[in-house]
Amino acid sequence: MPEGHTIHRAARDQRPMLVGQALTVASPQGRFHAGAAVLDGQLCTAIDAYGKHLLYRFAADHALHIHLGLFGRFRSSRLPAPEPRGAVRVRLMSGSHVVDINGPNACEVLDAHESAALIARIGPDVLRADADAERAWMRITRSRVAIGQLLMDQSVIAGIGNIYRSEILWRQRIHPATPGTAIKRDGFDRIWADAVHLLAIGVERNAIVTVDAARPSRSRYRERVNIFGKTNCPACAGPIERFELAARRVFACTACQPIL
DNA sequence: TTGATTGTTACCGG
DNA sequence: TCCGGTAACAATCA
Repeated sequence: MPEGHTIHRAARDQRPMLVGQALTVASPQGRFHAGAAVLDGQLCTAIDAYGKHLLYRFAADHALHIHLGLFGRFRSSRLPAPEPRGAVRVRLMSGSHVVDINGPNACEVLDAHESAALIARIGPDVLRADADAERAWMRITRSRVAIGQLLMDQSVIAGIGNIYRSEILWRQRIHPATPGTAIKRDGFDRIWADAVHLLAIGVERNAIVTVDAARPSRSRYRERVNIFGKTNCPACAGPIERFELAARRVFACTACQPIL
């Protein structure tokens, strides 16, 4: 693919499909590990993740921006490349593998200014070494919005999704309906630290695992979370309440997670 | 065929 | 300005 990217038309609609070169490993939350890609003849110099947003950086200050959204998927296979399945928006190829990106929420080439604007509107990413937790704390402690909703706001804190928010708040014994203003500094610190801990496990295992004692690959998905989708609390055996927050279902144990 | 879903953004009204 | 509510969009599977 030395000639760089080629614009195609995806099978099901008029969105452009890019073809480049890459060596890639998918992981949860849309994060990507190291790779190499070519766009317009330019070599990819880095793949950065900011929360759930991915930036494939190229020379000439351009970046391919990918956000998988709720339905986007990476599909990796060995060469020879199979026929694209479904709505493939990007096809990345190496000498031995092909990675198709299906149905991403965002799929666009950004210039330096646009990339900077994107990063600026995303809150501190718990998995980034340069994350500024104080930014998240200031937003939370000044807001009367429920903590379960604030954790879903990617401009407040980036990286946590719908499953992780229920799991983190249960692990830290904080009810999702607790207003941000009622969260103490210690509570915030524990939320942040647990998010760092759990998301790092997610990257390592390529799965959402929030049960401390979860056995490796053998364990089934249901056994990897404490509370999400469950009816009884694994700690006290009491009933789990389920309600909507930020238009998504959230789970909590009223006994273990008192509302402050 | 229907409904649900590991997500985000835009827009409107209070 | 903040906040809640709604809709739109996306792909796949049970």
